[in-house]
Amino acid sequence: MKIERSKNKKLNSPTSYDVARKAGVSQSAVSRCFRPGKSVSKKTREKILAAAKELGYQPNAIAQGLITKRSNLVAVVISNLTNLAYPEVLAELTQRFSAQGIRVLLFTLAAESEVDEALDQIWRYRVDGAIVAARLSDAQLSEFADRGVPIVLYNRVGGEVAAASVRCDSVSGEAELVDSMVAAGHRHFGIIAGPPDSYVGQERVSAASARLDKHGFEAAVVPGNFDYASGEEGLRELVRITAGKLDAIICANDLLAIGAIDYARFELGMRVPEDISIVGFDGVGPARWRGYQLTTIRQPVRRMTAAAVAMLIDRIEQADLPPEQRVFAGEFLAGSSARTGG
Amino acid sequence: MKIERSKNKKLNSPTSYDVARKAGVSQSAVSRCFRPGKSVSKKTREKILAAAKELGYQPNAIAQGLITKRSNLVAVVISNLTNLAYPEVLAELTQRFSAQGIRVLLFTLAAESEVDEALDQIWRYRVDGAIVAARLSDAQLSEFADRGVPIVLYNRVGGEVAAASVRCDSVSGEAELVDSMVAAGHRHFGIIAGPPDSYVGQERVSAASARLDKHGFEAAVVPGNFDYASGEEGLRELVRITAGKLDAIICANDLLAIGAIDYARFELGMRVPEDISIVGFDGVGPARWRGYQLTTIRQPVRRMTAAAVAMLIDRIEQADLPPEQRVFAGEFLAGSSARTGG
DNA sequence: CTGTTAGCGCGTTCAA
DNA sequence: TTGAACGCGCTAACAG
Repeated sequence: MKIERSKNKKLNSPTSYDVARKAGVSQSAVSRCFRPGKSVSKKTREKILAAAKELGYQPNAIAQGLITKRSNLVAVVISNLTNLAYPEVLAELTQRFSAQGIRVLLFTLAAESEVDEALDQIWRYRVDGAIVAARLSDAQLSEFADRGVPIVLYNRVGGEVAAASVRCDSVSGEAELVDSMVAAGHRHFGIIAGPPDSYVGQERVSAASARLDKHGFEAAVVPGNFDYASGEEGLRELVRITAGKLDAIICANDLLAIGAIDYARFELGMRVPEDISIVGFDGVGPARWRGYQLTTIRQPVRRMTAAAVAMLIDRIEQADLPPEQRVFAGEFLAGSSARTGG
Repeated sequence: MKIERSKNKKLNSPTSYDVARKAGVSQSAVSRCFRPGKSVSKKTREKILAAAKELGYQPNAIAQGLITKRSNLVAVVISNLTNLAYPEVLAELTQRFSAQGIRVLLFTLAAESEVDEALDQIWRYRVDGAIVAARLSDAQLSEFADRGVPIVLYNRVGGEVAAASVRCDSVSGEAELVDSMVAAGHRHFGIIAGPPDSYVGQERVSAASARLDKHGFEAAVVPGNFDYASGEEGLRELVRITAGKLDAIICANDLLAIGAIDYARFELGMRVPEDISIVGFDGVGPARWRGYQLTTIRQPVRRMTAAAVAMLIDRIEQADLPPEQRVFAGEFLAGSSARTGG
């Protein structure tokens, strides 16, 4: 029972009425003065701005949102921020939105099950749109459509329900990696997969498998969790189930690859890439460190985030745009963690 | 000139009136039904909830905020998200706030100069409070006080203007690192600093210098930028200005230390820690990778974020709490990138 | 417990 | 160009 309500100083934050009184004009004049493209005479504008500055007045974005039905808020939903690939994405997104006068309401999920809770809040805040890098069910996806909230998926795609999306091409990326390893003479492949609930993880693994199949090879696949530790465990497991008969490891992301490299070097006493080739995916910062020089596919994060932001804003301004899907080719980073050829 | 305004579907999102009509009750009954601790009879509650579910009604948080003066929004300002230490902090913060029914408005700064722009938006959105991991001038800090917006600094402190803050103890951390290296017999120290505008960077460097001084040693100091590349450059520069006479490097953060280790190994052909000891600060993920096993101080991120969230919420609920400063001791990770003793 | 009423701060008609 | 009046969706007295 909260008996005493705190008296919040915010209560006193100046309103457009305060400014109007001080400037000797009407409240609506103040409103127009702070709204682009509205007609106010130079003289009154000056009076108003002076009064506003003196009072430290800033238009109340909450009240604006209530009346204009534009909160200038977008939700960004990211399932696991600790994935090394996401901080850069998030920073790019917020800065790009910010440049467009849009603020980011951040939702990070510790578990995929929290997505419903996040959606609830998203509806409540009447965000203008959402960028989602988390798994969404068809029902959840259609709720966005039903509520008229534009959405752009990031490195995800819709299922039955079509949705706008931006992603990096796993198929061509993995094909490039596989081809260059095959060309270099590798014959015994292993794959360390991502977590089962990761869309890109699945896609990358199946893309790699398919490409290997095309060359007439088959790979042993072990599960992983997109982190360093499961890269180590993955390689250990692969060595076990193949009785050591391996010369090329394809990892669903860079972190797995780094874990695998370290395990190969420090536990198995192997040289990378002389004894075993290991490739990743993403092109995160550590992939380029001297100790790893990962052979990998770098996602074009800047272009992808720019596209995501542009697509979302387009859909905010014009409601019924088709669910465009933009697929970006990754950049092959040769690195030196794999022998490549071709 | 925007001639045609888009017709946003959101226009039609159901209001409490819609629910009231459908349930055959008054609008205020609906309001009470969605407000904790308000009395509604079981029967009407059921009617209302049924109607609400059918319409997909969610209370409009924007309108709620307007009237209650509680937006349930807090701003989180982070200057450089790409600093490996922050993603974890951000994820912890948002999840903890979320658990308290509070949403996070994220501001990431590409440059410290953008802080004014961020503050402008913070005022406009009438956030209930802010967590700031960026440099704030005294004027900016007092504006928070003037506007009655509680703030908690993260790994920063106020200057003349006192402010609540949570941080990791650089002094004791660096002392521990220095002492253990001195005990192991190191005599020629170098320091790779953080960027000049980083508070923790400065603090760590001066703490290390002071402790070395106490032991009768002096260190060569070179500037750095908290990233891998400047760790490499820093070590190169240190070697140059000391003519190679170095056996211990203290880095202002882990990333610098990792860059220095790689440079020592791959460019200088030195063994770490046999030929040179290198220590960092933060305890980020890669610090524990097999290839580095950094000797460092791990920030207790979970406890620090928990404290920051608790302190902010306390100050939201009770306005004029004193500007408490909580300093957390870091955990010494022995690692194996430095010879330690004592 | 319930409905009525009066705003929260602002944007936007509409006359003047 | 300006001001008066209204309403966005909701909460919080208040009377019943």
